[in-house]
Amino acid sequence: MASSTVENYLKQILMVTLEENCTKVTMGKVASELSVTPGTATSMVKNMERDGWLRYYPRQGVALTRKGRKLAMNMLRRHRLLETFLVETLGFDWSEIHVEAEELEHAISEKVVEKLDLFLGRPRYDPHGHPIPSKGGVIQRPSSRTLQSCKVGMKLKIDSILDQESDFLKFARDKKLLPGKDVVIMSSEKVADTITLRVGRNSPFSLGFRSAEKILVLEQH
Amino acid sequence: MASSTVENYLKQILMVTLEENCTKVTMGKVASELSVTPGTATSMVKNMERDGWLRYYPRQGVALTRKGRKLAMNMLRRHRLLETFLVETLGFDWSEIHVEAEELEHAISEKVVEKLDLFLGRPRYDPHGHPIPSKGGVIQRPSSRTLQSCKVGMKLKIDSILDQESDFLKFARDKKLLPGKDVVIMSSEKVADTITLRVGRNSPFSLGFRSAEKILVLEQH
DNA sequence: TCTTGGATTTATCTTGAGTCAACCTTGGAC
DNA sequence: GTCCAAGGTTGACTCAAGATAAATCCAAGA
Repeated sequence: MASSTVENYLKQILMVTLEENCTKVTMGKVASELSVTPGTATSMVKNMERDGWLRYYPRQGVALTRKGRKLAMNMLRRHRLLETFLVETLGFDWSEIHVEAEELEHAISEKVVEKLDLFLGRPRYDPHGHPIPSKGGVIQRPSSRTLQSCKVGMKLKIDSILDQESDFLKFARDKKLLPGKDVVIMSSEKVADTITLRVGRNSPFSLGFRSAEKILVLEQH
Repeated sequence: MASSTVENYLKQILMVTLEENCTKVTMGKVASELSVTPGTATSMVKNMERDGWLRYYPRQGVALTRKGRKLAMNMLRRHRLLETFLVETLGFDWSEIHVEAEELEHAISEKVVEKLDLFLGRPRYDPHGHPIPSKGGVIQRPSSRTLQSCKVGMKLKIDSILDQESDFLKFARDKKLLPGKDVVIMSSEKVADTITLRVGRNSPFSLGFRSAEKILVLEQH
C-alpha cells in the first residue's frame, strides 16, 4: 500500500511527464513540485524505487514503472472525478474544489470511485476541462497547444486550464476564459510580453505570456 | 488540528458515553474500544487532555470537554452523513458502508459536509437508524431500549442496530430486522439464552441474548 | 581546466503512535 | 483490619515516515 505522500509523488511525476511529454522527470523538478528539499526528493525516490513505483536514474531523473503509472493515473482519475462531483453534484465553485479533492482522493476506495463514476454518468472531462483517465488508466489528450504558442488571428477553442490556483481560476472565470469557449487572438506583443484576445463576443483583454502558457487551446477548422 | 487517531478516540469515547449514558469512560474501555494496550490508551489520553479534548481523572476515566464533545459529535455527523450518502446516492449496500465512511470521515472538510447535508435533504437518520447530529452537535435520542431487555408479548418498533459488523448486518437484513419495522417478542428463554421474535408478518426466528443487545427498539403505544 | 549549479550523501531530527513489563491503587472478601 | 486481584500507570524503548542541513560530488560548458 502506498502512503498518501507516495501517492502525491506519483501523481505529480505523472503530471509532469504528461505536460512536458517526456519520460524522465528531473529530481529538481520533483523536489520543487512537492515543495521539499532536493535531498528529501532523492531519498524518497529511492524508497519508491525499492517498492517498484518507478525507476531512478541517478543524476538524470525518474520514470514511472507500469505499476507506478497505473496508480498515478488512478490518482488523477480519483482527483478529477471528485472535482466533477464537487461541482456537478454538490454545487461547489470551480475555484475551490482543488484543495478538497486533494484530501479526499487519498481516502476514497476503489469501490466508491466506481460507484461515483457511474453516478456521474462516466464523465470524460472534469470541470477544468481536463480529461479523466478511464478505469484502465487510459487518458485521451487531444492535440492541444498553449495559447501563448498561437499566432494572431487564429480561431481557437479553449481546451483546459493548466493551473489550480484559486486566484487565477477566479480571474479566468470573470473573463469567461472557460473550457469550450471560442477565442480569437487579436494581437501578440513580444516586447510587452502580452497577448490580447477576445472570448466569444466579449470585449478583448490582455494576458501575460506566463499566464497564456497555462491555457491549452484547440485549433478550429 | 486533531489527527485521525485523536478523532477516532474522541468518536469512540462519545459513543460509549451515549450508549451507556454516563459521563466518565474508563481507561480499560477506551483501550479495548480502540484495540490498543492500556498503556497506550493512558498516554494518548494524557496528550489529549493537554490539547484540551478531554478531562482525565486518574484511575477513574475520561470525560470529554465541550471542545472534545463538539468535535466528536462532528465526527459522528460526518460518519452518518457519509453512510447515508453511500447508500442513498451511490447505491451501496447497507452492510458495506461502515468501512468506507470510516476512511472518508477524516478527509472530508466542513464545507463539503455542509453541502452534502444540503444535497441529501438534511436527513435526520442514517441507514442504520442512528440519529445524525445537527451541525451544532445536537443529537436526539428517543427513549429506546435494547431488545433483550423487553418482555414477551411486547409490541415494538426497531429503532436502530448497534453494530457495524458486516456479517451481522447482512443477517439482520435477511431477517428484515431493519429500522422502522414492527416486532413482537414471541418467547424468551433465559436457559437457552435465546429470544424468539417475529418481524411484521414474517416467520419467527431466534436470536441470542448477545445479539439481542445490539438491537434498539421503541415501545409501541 | 575550471567553475558552477544541480544531485547526492550522511548524519540527525521530529512526531505520532505504539509495546512491554514493572509497579501502583483500590475496593471488596474474609 | 488485611490482603489480593483487577485494573491503571509509568517509563524505557521501538518503529516508521518524512523531513532538514550541510558537506560533497559530478558533469557540462566557457
